[in-house]
Parts: sequence; structure tokens; C-alpha cells
Amino acid sequence: MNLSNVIAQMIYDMLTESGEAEIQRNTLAENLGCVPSQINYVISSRFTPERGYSVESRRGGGGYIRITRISCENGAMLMHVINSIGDSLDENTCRAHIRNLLYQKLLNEDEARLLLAASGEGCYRQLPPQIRGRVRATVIKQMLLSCQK
Amino acid sequence: MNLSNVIAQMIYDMLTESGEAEIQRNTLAENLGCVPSQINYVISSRFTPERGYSVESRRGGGGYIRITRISCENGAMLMHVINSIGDSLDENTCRAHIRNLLYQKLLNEDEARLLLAASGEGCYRQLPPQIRGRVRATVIKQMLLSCQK
DNA sequence: GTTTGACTTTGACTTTCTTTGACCTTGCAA
DNA sequence: TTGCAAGGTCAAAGAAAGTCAAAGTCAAAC
Repeated sequence: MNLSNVIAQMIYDMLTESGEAEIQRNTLAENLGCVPSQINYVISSRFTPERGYSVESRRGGGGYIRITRISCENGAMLMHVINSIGDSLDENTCRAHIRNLLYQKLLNEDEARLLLAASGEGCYRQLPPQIRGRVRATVIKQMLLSCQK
Repeated sequence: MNLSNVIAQMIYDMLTESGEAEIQRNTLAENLGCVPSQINYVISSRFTPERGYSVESRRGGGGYIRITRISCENGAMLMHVINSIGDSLDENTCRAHIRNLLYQKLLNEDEARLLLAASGEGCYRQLPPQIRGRVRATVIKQMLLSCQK
């Protein structure tokens, strides 16, 4: 088994035990005898939003990386939508998704309203047209992810 | 937990207890075994206007630092925050605004959660650093606008 | 057997947050 | 009006984490 898998397994274990994994990047790297940035690689390749994880971190003295698993109650459907989005999303498709989720009661009115606000073309007009959809996709996915809690 | 967090927690506790925190900088520093300017660091990094705090102080004999929460009087507060954002917004300032608005009950939990999700750096990582803040500002302002009732 | 491409490993460099200390300014009182 | 008792400012050093690109690995495709 390669190093990345070992690290990933450690994190999975911590998550199963306590629901969240908080690590010190440099300390962990030292224990494992690898470079610190390997930890980042593992996190960015395996603990992504698409896979249902959320990551927070802080630099400087007392810094940390915290990984939490988003629980899936009614989440399967939401997760399905998140995965179906792909890496670009236009305004109309986005609105359709939101209305559909609202109709299915997977989102409430407040959530739908904010998602619609964040999906409007006006938010992204300052960007070159080719990448608007990409940023919209990322923002909306992050937001939907937060609706699973 | 690092020293700054310990100090911040003490101040939070005082605020919850009595609505205001009045401290003697040198005395507190001595009790904690740190340099006095560390107190200033904690205050300027955590008890900012964005987070809804106001700080007064006095030098000389009988000097003090007093920290209080800013109370919201009218409903124009939300609009005020929106206007104060300008055309670029970094993640930390954004989070501070959101937590403050939540505390003031101008946002509910759902709204704050989605705003937080949309303010994370992860949403904008695919963009060049210089323009991330601009897009974040636009998205968040649109969302806040939709929260005005 | 070689080539290709996805995934991994590594390390140099950057950014952010914290801690520390030297020096500055202000208010009060003898 | 001068001296002490606060608090204020700033920059340097330290402590973490983040980024990026080059190099390595390995299996599938040719």
C-alpha cells in the first residue's frame, strides 16, 4: 500500500472514531517520515466535497487542519445532484436544480432563495464568460453541501 | 490551544457574563505570563467592528481597555454592512460579518450557513488570487440583498 | 518492448497567524 | 512641570499551513 493510502486510512479511522479528524500537518508528516505537502495531496485528492468531506484549516502558531464528514440523512438525493453538476453550470440549469430540490423539500425557502441569489449571472459578470460556469458550479456545490447537515 | 485563543476566550467569558469586558492590560499580561502587546494583538485580530465589537481605552494611571458588543438599533444594519463591503472581500472579514449579522439576528442559521459556504476560499480557488475577493464580494452582496425583507 | 497518462512523492518557495520586545504617547498627580 | 503609570505601535522572528512544478512510479494501451 502506498503512503497516500496509509495517510488516508489514518484519517478515515479518526473520522469513524470521533466524527472529525483534526491534525497538525507538520507533526503528522514527521511521524510518518514524509514531507508535509504530502498531507495536502492526500486531502485534496481524497477528502473532497464531492466525496462528502469538508476541510477547514488555520496557519501560524496553533495551526491545524480539520476534516469533517458531512452526514447523509436525506443527503443521498442532494449528493446525487451535487455529483451530477460536473464542473460547469449555467444559470438556467442551476435554477432548475434548485426549484426541483425545493419541490422535493430537500431545501427550504431560505436556502433556495440564497442559492438563487448566488446563481445569478450578475454574480459572475466580471469574469470571462468561459469560466463563469465553472465558478458558479463550485460555489453552488459548496452551498448545497452545507445543506446536508 | 494557543495563547491568543486563551486570551480571547477570557474576554468572551467576561462579555457573556456582564455584557462588557474591562481589563487592565499590564495586569492581565502579567497574570498570563505574556507581553502586554499580545493583548493588543488579540483585540485587533478578534474584537473588530466587523465582528460587532467596539473598543475604548484610556492610558495613564487607572488606565483600562473596555470591550463591548455593538448593539443594532434599526433594520438598516444589513444595508449598512452590504454598503461597507466595497468591491473586494476576503474570507475572514466575510466570516466576521456573517457571524455578527447572525448574532444580531439579522440572519437566521440557514442563511448564515449558506453564506459561510459561499465565502470559503475553496469556492474561488480556480480563479487568480487577485480577483477572488472581487467575485466573493459580488456573490455575498447578492445573497445578503436577498435576505432583506 | 515502448509509450502514455494517471497518480504519487518531493522540495523549494509563499502566505498567514502568533509571539516578542523595543520604543512611543498619553494622563495624572506630586 | 516633571515623572511615573498606564496603554499604543511597529517590525522582526517564529510557527504553521498552502502552492506549485518537477521528478518518480506503474499499469494499461499500443
